[in-house]
Amino acid sequence: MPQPFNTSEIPIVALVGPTASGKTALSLDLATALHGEVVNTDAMQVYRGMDIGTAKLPLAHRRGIPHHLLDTLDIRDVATVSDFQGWARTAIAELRARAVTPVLVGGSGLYTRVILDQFDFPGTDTAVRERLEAELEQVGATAMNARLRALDPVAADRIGENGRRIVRALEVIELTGEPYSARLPVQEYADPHTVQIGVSIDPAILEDRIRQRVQEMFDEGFVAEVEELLARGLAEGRTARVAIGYRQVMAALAGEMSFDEAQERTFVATRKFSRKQMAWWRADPRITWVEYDDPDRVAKALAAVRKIGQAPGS
RNA sequence: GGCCAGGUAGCUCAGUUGGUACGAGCGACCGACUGAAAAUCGGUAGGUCGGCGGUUCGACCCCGCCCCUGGCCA
Repeated sequence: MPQPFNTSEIPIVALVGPTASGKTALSLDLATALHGEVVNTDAMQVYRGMDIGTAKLPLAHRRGIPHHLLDTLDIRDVATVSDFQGWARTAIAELRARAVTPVLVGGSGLYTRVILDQFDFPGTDTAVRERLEAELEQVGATAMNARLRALDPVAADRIGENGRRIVRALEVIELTGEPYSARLPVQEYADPHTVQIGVSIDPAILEDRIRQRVQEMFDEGFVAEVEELLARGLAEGRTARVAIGYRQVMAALAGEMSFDEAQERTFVATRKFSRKQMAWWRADPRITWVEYDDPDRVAKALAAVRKIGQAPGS
């Protein structure tokens, strides 16, 4: 059986599912059983100091299992999907070279997909990007969409008036000389030894868990964390400052709303986020789902892993 | 007890000299998603316009009474 991409029989295990569904706990169980180490695929947990608000697993609770791609960026740094793809794939390769099973855990559909599936980013150019962004600001999304339509009608239809994505599409066209839509992604693993395990949970139950988690965050000093990060430049970066919870608490600190309201809005935004997350996984037929409270969830997940390869220690 | 303001979509609020509510933002639901993605964009569903009665060809908008909320006065 040809295996063009992988150089390893060691499976890549990815855990997906909405926030507060219990992914983290399950990741520790799987890593333990598979002689694995955890690779974070969460866009916000990469930031140093964003701990309480991102529900980052404290060192003391990691059961001695090494975690990668946590705390790698300063709050002011801008992370990109492309960067993350590179970091994660490098980490995965290193682990497998050491005969360790990579167990990816994270809540971002795009990040996980970009790591697991086949895709090469066409590159970027700061000058082109800045020019297009300036134009977008000046003429608006409708006009920019019309411009994209002239070059790539398919992309223009798909992207609509999402200014941010129009800019990227125009950038790619300018850089590559081919239509953006010619590079549509394929849903196919870059490495055949990949398994996705999804944690499923009833939305009503998840809502309760999110409410409780947000309450705990605020009880445990989330506001103080945000104040500290603000002093270190949280408002200056482009990415970290829009994190759920952080932006609401910043608004409260600025006097735009009460802290009670910030907490409530954090809860609502997190709930909304969890549903948006589900939209990513719902459509992916390759995922093996386990119920969040199934007593056999670890065994079921391990069974799914064994189907696609031998993990050391299993 | 009196005076004033207000009771319109789940929430906050627009709106009409009386002619079938143009509603908006947020939320909800659904979808998109490839270099900011915990971002961004799109679609859909929600209202007997506080209650009862009256005036009118016709009332959410006028009149009366009642209920509720907030404020002021006593």
